[in-house]
Amino acid sequence: MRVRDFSRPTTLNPDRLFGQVAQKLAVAIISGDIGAGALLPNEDDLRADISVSRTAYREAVKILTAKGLVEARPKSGTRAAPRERWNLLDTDVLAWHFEADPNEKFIRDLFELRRFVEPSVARLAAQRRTAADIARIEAALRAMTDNPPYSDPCVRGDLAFHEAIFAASQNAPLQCLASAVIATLQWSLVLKKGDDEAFADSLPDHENILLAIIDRDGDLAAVRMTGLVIDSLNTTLASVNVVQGEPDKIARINHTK
Amino acid sequence: MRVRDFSRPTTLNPDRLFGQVAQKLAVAIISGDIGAGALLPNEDDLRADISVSRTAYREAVKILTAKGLVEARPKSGTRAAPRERWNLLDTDVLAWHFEADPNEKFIRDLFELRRFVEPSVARLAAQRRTAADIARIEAALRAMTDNPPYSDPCVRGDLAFHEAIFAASQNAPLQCLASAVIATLQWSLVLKKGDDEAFADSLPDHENILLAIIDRDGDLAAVRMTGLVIDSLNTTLASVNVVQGEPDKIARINHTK
DNA sequence: CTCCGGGTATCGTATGACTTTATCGCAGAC
DNA sequence: GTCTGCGATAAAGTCATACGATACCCGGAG
Repeated sequence: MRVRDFSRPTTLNPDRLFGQVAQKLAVAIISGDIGAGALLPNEDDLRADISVSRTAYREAVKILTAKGLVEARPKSGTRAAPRERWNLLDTDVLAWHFEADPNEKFIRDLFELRRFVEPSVARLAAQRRTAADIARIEAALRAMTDNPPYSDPCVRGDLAFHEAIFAASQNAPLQCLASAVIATLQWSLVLKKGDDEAFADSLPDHENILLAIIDRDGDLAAVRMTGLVIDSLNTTLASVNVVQGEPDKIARINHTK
Repeated sequence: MRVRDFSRPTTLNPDRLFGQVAQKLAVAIISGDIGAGALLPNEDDLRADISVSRTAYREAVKILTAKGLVEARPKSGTRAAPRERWNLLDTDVLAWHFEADPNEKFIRDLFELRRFVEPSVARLAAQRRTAADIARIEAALRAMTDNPPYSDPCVRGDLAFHEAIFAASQNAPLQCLASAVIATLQWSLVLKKGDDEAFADSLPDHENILLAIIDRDGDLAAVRMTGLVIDSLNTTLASVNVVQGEPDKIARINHTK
């Protein structure tokens, strides 16, 4: 999956060697291949999987440590951490999740998060938005309407639309949730791809949210955002169920260049 | 500040050398001493501040990279990242924040997050709680009532109360927000310390939330949680304003062993 | 003044040795 | 037979060094 392309630039460079190692280990952990047991011994991994120096390996482990995926203890070894320790809202962890384990429960949970957070954010945005915020949201919306559904610029616009609303909320900690929402959105757009009707239905919803924000009507913006999220969840789940009947398509989704 | 003691175990070991370096750099960045410019050159830091090998330094940088605090670009240098790139919901980043820059705006933002998230979480908890969840919440509440206000076990109980409600929500991504809420709570408890009246007032609120969850009354739990958060914000801000009039007390808070 | 090319600084990677720490097991004492 | 404690041991942590790659700076040539 190269969905990541659309998201905000991830801090950890996938070109570099340690980034690749980190990703490989992360996916192995998240997918359950490693599951809370001791990691492959340093030496073994070095020699067996791919020839990589201890330096690169250790830096990869440090990254995973920082994101809560592993716990390194001096004598007992470096073990995969239990899931409740993962930093599930981290952009990279989410991206790795989607490469490893796109199960329905996780998507439901993420949508639940969206359903709780995004309406409140929309309310704040309506109360605090500046002219610049409006312009940014409008530009994103135009990108959605002026391009074919599910085309790259259109998807980019959809993501930018939601991100711009987060930005307009003027709340830094809240904005950190934008990356989680965007990751959810990306995934759902990949799943829904081809359902042009669902996309067309969502366009006026987006527009109406913008209008409410322009009017500084926080309550209305929140209500409309709630509707949008719920609709999105429903169409996404419908697509998931369709996809789950076609393992071929799942494979295609997971390995799209 | 050693507030961290009460929170869930941070993944990055502060005993280790790289952990100390990471913390030192992080605080320097968050406090604004470094502010989006190039980091101190590798060599300089190595020799000047404290004798530390390149390995430890690099691993510290990797941790900060993983948390979005710095961006290392192949040849142009390692720079402090702009604030919107920071992972503000990360437990460590929050802890570092409170050591570096306890400004009122940030506290307001975090309480805003609580105000949006915790009621929804309480609603979910009421709908999904198991008997074990109830027992856990009750135990936490008992720790609050059976110990003197603001004593360690009492504070621990307060944090555990909120964390247990998150756990009862059965939503993994949502539970990641618990650490942010707990960090906020810790900070506000430190600020409010001594205001026994505020504490006494909050006890029945906590109890009523538990009752609503026991009754599986989601709406009521949400409403009561909203009230609790708002009250907590008000008393905290009152304390902040008192403290801000006494720079001496601020210093004491920041350097409490 | 502009453009080009080489030097330099800095990150990334590799390697080997030594230190620290915590676990486990064995030996000795009660 | 059980408990205690000390040492062997294994793994992570730290250090020093070296080399490669490349973006950036600066100086010289046109």
